[in-house]
Amino acid sequence: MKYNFKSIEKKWQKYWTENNTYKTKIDLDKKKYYVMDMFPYPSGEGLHVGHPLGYIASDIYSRFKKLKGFNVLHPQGYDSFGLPAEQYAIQTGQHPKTTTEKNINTYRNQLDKIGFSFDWSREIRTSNPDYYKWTQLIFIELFESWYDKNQDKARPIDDLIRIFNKSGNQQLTSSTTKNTLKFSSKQWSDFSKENKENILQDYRIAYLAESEVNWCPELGTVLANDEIINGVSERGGFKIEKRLMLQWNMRISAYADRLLNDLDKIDWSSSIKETQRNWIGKSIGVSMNFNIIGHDNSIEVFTTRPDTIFGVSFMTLSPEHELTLKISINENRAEVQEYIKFASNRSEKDRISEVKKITGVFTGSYAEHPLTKKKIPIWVGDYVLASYGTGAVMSVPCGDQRDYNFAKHFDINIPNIFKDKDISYEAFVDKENFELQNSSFLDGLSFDDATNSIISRLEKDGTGTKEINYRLRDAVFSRQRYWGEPFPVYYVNGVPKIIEKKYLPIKLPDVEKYLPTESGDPPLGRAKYWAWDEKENKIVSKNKIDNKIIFPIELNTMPGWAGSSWYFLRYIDPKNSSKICSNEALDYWSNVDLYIGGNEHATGHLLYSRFWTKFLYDREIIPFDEPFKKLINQGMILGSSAIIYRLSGTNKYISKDLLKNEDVEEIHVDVNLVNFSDELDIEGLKKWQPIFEEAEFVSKNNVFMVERKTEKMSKRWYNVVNPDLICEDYGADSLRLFEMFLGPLEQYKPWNTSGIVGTHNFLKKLWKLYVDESGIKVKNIKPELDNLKTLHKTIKKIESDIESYSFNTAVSNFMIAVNELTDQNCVSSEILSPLLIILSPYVPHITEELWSLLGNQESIIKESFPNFEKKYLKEESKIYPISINGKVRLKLELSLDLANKEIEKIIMTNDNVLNKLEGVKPKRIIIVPGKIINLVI
RNA sequence: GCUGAAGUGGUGGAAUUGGUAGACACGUUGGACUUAAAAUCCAAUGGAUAGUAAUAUCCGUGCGGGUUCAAGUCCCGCCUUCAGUACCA
Repeated sequence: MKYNFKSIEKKWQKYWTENNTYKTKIDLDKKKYYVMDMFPYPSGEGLHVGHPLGYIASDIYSRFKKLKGFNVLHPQGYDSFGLPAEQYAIQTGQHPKTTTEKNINTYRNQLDKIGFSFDWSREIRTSNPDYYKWTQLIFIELFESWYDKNQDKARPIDDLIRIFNKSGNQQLTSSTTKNTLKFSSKQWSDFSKENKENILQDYRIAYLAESEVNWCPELGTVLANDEIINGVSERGGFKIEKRLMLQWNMRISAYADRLLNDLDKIDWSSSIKETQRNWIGKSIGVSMNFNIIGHDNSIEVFTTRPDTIFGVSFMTLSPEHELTLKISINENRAEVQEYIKFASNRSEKDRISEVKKITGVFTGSYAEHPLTKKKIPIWVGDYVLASYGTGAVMSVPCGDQRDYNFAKHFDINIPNIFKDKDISYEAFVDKENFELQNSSFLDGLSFDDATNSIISRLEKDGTGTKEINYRLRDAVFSRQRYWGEPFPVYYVNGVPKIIEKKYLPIKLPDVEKYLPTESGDPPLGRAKYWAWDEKENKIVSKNKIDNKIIFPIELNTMPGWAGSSWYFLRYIDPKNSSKICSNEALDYWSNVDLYIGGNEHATGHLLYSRFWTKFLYDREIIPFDEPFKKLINQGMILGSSAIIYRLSGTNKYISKDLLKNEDVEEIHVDVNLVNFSDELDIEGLKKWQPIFEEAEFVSKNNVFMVERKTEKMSKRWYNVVNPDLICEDYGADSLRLFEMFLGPLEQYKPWNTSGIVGTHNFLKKLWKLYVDESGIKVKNIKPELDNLKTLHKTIKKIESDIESYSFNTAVSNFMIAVNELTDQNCVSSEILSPLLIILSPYVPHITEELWSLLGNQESIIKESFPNFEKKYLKEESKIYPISINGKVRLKLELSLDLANKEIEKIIMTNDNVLNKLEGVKPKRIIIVPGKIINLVI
């Protein structure tokens, strides 16, 4: 019997589906284990071999945990709202729902071929109304909450209104939008309804605010900070402008400290924790006021270097600062105005690419130094950001490089407050190894001493307070798009009102075209039925809007991260129609034990879902405050592009091995036209693209060699490898093994199909270990000692490999085991049936088939991962001579059974040692802690 | 610039955490089987020197130092690559 992977895999995949093998239920007798993958966005291009990498690892891990006796939840779904489907809809007029569904089917077909143990009965899709109903509900909860800094948690907005009624907001500490109006309970009760709502917006966690946003004209929408890379949009690489718009926002800044501190509670890679720490960007410093000479206003600045206060020689305001124009003197005002305009027209990209270009203008006004009372000129410069700190800085040119450059450029005085430090070329920016000078009572002090001293002085004078600043901004939550969750919000006289929870979901309306409207409204502006009837509580035609009973509904939709921020909660109880998930399910399944996915979501999805989880915890909807206990970031699989050389300006191509110093261009060709030895199929190439039909190929013996280059797998480079073809040629088990064998899960690694014959050969060898021409050859006989050794060594290794997520070394250990057992001619079922069990997480199809062929021969229980026995693990002591400084020594490595015995005894009892010593008695025995003993002869 | 990760044969990568570096696999070379090819099986495969040979010796984990009986692994100083971030006061 031959190993026929095609029929075997088909057979078992069918069997698993028909028997609902992977359906999971709550089982209180078993411990739970929750393994989750980052769910895919179903793009039109389908899967390439890089996509399933993480899924294979999580599948192996969850199958392994099942064998260890856990009740494992291993679900899968689709992140099916998003921009590409919408852009495709704009081009073709097809409803995104249709194309999304089509893409999902393609994905599902591809995934099914790989033999995953997903519980598909729990599948979710974020674009499904049954799902986004709950996304909308969470939005409502966020809208109806505020962040109480005293209790350090989110609370219902009704509590806040009660506080306002009782005592106004003067005593309140809460996370709010900047510069919230202060009022008493009396004033509160006198406010109009609209006014009250406007004030509440400053407190709500989901709030509407006119804020400066990243506008992308090409995409016609705003983007969050994490959707922008190097000043251009992540998707498409388009230009970004700053614009003031009325937008929904998420007050994630309220959670900054908890998001930072709780990183210590979770088992994530240090790099991703560090990325989140940087993104949150906590800095501790001092906020202080500088009075403006001849004005009532003062300028508030934030600094992390209060110790350098005596080095201040000017101040700088951001162009957007509210005082910039106000304090400019008449002679300078026109110039300042022009500068503000210039700065606002500079796009994000320009600002980043021209970092070194120094621009600024003098306001003509002066501030008073709070300690020396000296006059300090106030400048405007766009190196100061409006969005960080207070939008104004005290400039210390001797201690900050940007201040230094600015001062040099505009010829401003640079006083030196660092003793014996040369500042004639650059600022001295270190926080250590200095002593202050020219700093009055701080003279002679170090950074720490000076900082403490100045802070207590400023706090005593009332001119400054200790403050913490975060880089983390509130997240913009509106998108001017069609294919996303609609907001359950309508507008009464411009004031947002929530549609009650019981009328959810608010379904996405149909539109004729998916473009923004002519007047610039988002695509939902085209929906005919998009008005809310407050009396009937239903959606009605827009024509009926009277602003008395029938009102317009929000036209924006939610961003992509809305649906993905909480999806792990839905898997545990996906069909629940009355709640996000039942308490029973929450108590049993709890949060995710192992989460596997790419690291590109470090500052997006992974931060937002932590934020929402903490919020839901605060509001007592869920009993835990972190979503993912353990996170593994799988590295990308890179493509191995094939490149041929064309003589510049001709249609003549030279084989790689014949290339000398000719002037050539590199042309990417389809990797499927190249065999394992890097030889190009020229006939295939001619058929592939018409340009090659008439081309001339220079090669030796008709063997045309290509160059290989490792780069991201992409259609553009023709280096995409489809897993379907691999399954077709070698089978899913070979693919699963090979993807793991490529290298450590977290590492970036190139794909090279030629290597797959290795894992495929291994499976053939495995097959031959059990089956020969006449059928199954496993016998119910006692195993040899060698067989037992191999088996138990392997069990131990595999277990520790999988537990430590070293999926690649486990594959090697399987290969070693099968090679050894083949050499030993092992046929004992006592060895070969446990071997199948430990292999089954990796290669479920072939092991299932062999199990069924073994019939009743198995001598152990099928369902559990076998325990290894220590007695078979003993290895012989090793001894080897070495030479150190001319002296000969013997190195002795102790075996397990000898480790705790007397030295003399070892030499006496161990044949191996005696043979090596050949009768020579050691002069001295040196015992070094550890396993090695040095014998000096 | 800052932060994080990493540099090992022709290639992907192992190395029980300080103990015979290169496991396992690909590729390459040679051999067997075959009319031939494919498939399969066997052997060799880091480099250098010596030897007909078994073998022996030396050099080898990015570079330069150090600790240690012993360093791919620990310490100090560099170089390079990848990733994240970027006027954050």
